[in-house]
Amino acid sequence: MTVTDTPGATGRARTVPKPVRATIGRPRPQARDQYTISEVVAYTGLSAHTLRWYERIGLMPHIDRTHTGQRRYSDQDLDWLDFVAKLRLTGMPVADMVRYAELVREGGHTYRERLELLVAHREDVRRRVAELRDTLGVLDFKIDFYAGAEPAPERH
Amino acid sequence: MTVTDTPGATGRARTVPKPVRATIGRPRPQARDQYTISEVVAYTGLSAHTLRWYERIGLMPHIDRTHTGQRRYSDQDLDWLDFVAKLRLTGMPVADMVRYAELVREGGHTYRERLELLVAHREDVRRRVAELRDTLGVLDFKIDFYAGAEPAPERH
DNA sequence: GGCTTGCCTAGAGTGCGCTCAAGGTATTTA
DNA sequence: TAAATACCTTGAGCGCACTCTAGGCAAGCC
Repeated sequence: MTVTDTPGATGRARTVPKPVRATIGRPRPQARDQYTISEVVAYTGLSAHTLRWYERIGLMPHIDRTHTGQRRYSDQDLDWLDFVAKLRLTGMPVADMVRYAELVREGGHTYRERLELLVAHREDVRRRVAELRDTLGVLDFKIDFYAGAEPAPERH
Repeated sequence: MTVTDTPGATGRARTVPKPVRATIGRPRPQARDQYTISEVVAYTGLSAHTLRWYERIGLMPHIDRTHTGQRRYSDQDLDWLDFVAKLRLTGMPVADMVRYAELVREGGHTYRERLELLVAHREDVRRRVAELRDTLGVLDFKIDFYAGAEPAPERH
């Protein structure tokens, strides 16, 4: 994943995020810098619908097109999708990612704001990790109880 | 929080959970075992709408009523709400919590299934924690980059 | 030429987890 | 007695993040 991002709407919400696909994973065909949407689907695990939607809402930078209008994703685009996947995984709202993408498109003078956004998000993630670890304790306790107090493990 | 739960419907989904309220917190008025809905709102931070909705979908056990039909929550009910809050915090889908509540209502012979449900959820949470920690690395990396490569921290 | 495949667009629909609206009753307070 | 307050119910609505539908074009293959 490069550090120099590539992308391009905004908003905000609040509830617990549901688990998203584990992560990217599949190997990149081999840097041809010209991937069709279905190759990107295979690589990212996202649906073509979702990829087009990401573009519509401004979460992606401009994507190249063939003369007949088909999308051709570049390696940089895949890098960006990798990063987006990470952010999603940590439960960042799509609107925030879009905001970040906008900042990237706006250029160098937005470094500070991007930094702030990432730092705030990192805090968020850290808090979340702490909460989860905390709750794991409660789960352990309950589980121990059930494992012990059970009418006898094999009793039906 | 007691270990002997109290609650009761069912379903399933899959995406990343959004952050939910930090946690219960506010002190329990003092065990009167007869709390009005607005007291429970103050205690849990949930809205009255949500509390009634939880009941409708079978996430709560039977809640006592006054002769005029107003709800009166017991300490046990609050304990259950504490536990539910924990589960929500860890992103357990409402449908799963409802399933768990059903099992509790069904009685002792469901211990095994409850145990399995909790164990599976714990695995889920552990996986999620691992993913988050992982992604924190990526965030740290990006943040270090921005903090360093910035056109100079005070440059505008 | 006809069929298949892979892609395109605009816009509607879905599932989850609430949240709100409308209309009503009982108790307390002025 | 009138008004305010706190609660009730049923059912519709909302925001988010997708996901699907319908209709269409272009290139490849027999």
